[in-house]
Amino acid sequence: MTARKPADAAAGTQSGGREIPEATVARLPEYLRALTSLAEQGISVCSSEELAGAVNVNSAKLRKDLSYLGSYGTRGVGYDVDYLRYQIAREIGLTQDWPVAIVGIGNLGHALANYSGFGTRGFRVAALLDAAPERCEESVAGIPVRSFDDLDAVLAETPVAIGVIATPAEAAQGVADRLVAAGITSILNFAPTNLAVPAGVSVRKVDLSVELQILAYHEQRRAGAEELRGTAIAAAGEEQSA
Amino acid sequence: MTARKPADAAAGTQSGGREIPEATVARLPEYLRALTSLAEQGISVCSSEELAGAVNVNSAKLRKDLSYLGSYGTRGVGYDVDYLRYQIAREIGLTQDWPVAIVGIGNLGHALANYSGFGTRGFRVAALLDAAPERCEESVAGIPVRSFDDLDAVLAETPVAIGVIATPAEAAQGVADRLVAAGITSILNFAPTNLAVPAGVSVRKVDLSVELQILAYHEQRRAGAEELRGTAIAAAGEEQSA
DNA sequence: TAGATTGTTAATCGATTAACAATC
DNA sequence: TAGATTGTTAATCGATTAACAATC
Repeated sequence: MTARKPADAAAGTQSGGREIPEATVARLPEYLRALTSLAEQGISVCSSEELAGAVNVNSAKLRKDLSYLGSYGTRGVGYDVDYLRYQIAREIGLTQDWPVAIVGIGNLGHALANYSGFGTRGFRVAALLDAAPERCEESVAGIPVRSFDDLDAVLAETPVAIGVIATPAEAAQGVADRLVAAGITSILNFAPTNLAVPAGVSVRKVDLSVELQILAYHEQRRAGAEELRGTAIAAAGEEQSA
Repeated sequence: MTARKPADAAAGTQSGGREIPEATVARLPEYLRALTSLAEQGISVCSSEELAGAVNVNSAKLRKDLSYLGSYGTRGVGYDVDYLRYQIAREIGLTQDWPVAIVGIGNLGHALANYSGFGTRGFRVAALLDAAPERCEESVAGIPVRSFDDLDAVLAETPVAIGVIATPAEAAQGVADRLVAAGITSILNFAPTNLAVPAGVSVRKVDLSVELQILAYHEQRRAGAEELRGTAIAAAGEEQSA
């Protein structure tokens, strides 16, 4: 290992030190879910093979992923489910509660506000905002719908860590700009737009239509391949050379 | 290039031939969207640099992605927006309409059924299904909600290419099994479960809570780094050796 | 012809995975 | 001690990107 800079040394065993690859970060929540499920089944110890099976990944990949967090397993035995669960939750930051604001209380925003899985682990809907709150119900899931114009006032009352954009595509960039200006550095975007944000702001995008298009591509491909198998058989007689 | 097998030769210029990397497939819908936006602005030709800028990717990556489809640009000039748009749409399979069935008409299923972006390009909500349709509104977005028990009857009336699962997590695997048994080979899963499906069935997953957890990880990391900058400065005096 | 931009090559980077030494 | 399983190394694979020859 090369010489550490003071910042790295200070990071030590607590969170914040090692760089965890993005691909690994994206899988940690899956491991967490699987561990929770195991714990609910009363299973207290599991091997990398078992856990990997539950998440449908290669067990070597799982062990490598976990190795970025530290050495939380026992050779010859496996992982203590509760302990590993806590370590992953700590690494992701789920030992605290993250307040979320949803912007755009249309069909989707409504569904998101009512989504129970939200509170389940580490997240809490802290505010609902809409450009035209008078067109919405007054409150959804017990949370009042406020005007997006009052963003700063709302954030002064209730701190918010993550902004969820559930507006039409046209409004999304403007909303993002205002969220960023208000100091929010994490955005989950459901609108089909590529948001431009300054460095230091994280954006994740969920895009229904992209997912459907990817499925359509593979579906078409399968249909095409089926057709071709027929053609290939028919052509086999005429075409001799490979 | 090595000798082609008959199936490859038959594929020729029509869809179905070349293997397109997954990472590229996932970006094609983004390019398509950007091209549509350019077309709406009345722009008829664009360079890889311009298109890449609109999608926020490296222009070399864009050109490499497009090269998997064929040679649809003109050196020294750029790409014809409408022509490239058509070629990508054809490659993805959006020159036809894909009928979609939504299973689980709760808050989310409701929002999905009403989602206008659905029809916009290549997709059409063909059926709505719920385990307890009597608890739902009779129809949503003009489409009747049918009992999931009648799956086979519904599919006999209306062909469906893609199944969307918007049920609670506990029900998702059972629904997937029945969809697969009914011959559906593409599934978009909104339930927080890893579905087990036979080979030859495509599953994509959209998981709100995973996305939030990834954001939380980075958010926490930023907060930690900020704290550490303070610590590092404080420690700088004591710590002399690197 | 001179300028512009594609399509492709080759270098680089990051992610996956098999294999195994370390160790419970 | 013998068996099991982790944590890590090193090989492999796929994706990204800079650079440039081909060519409009």
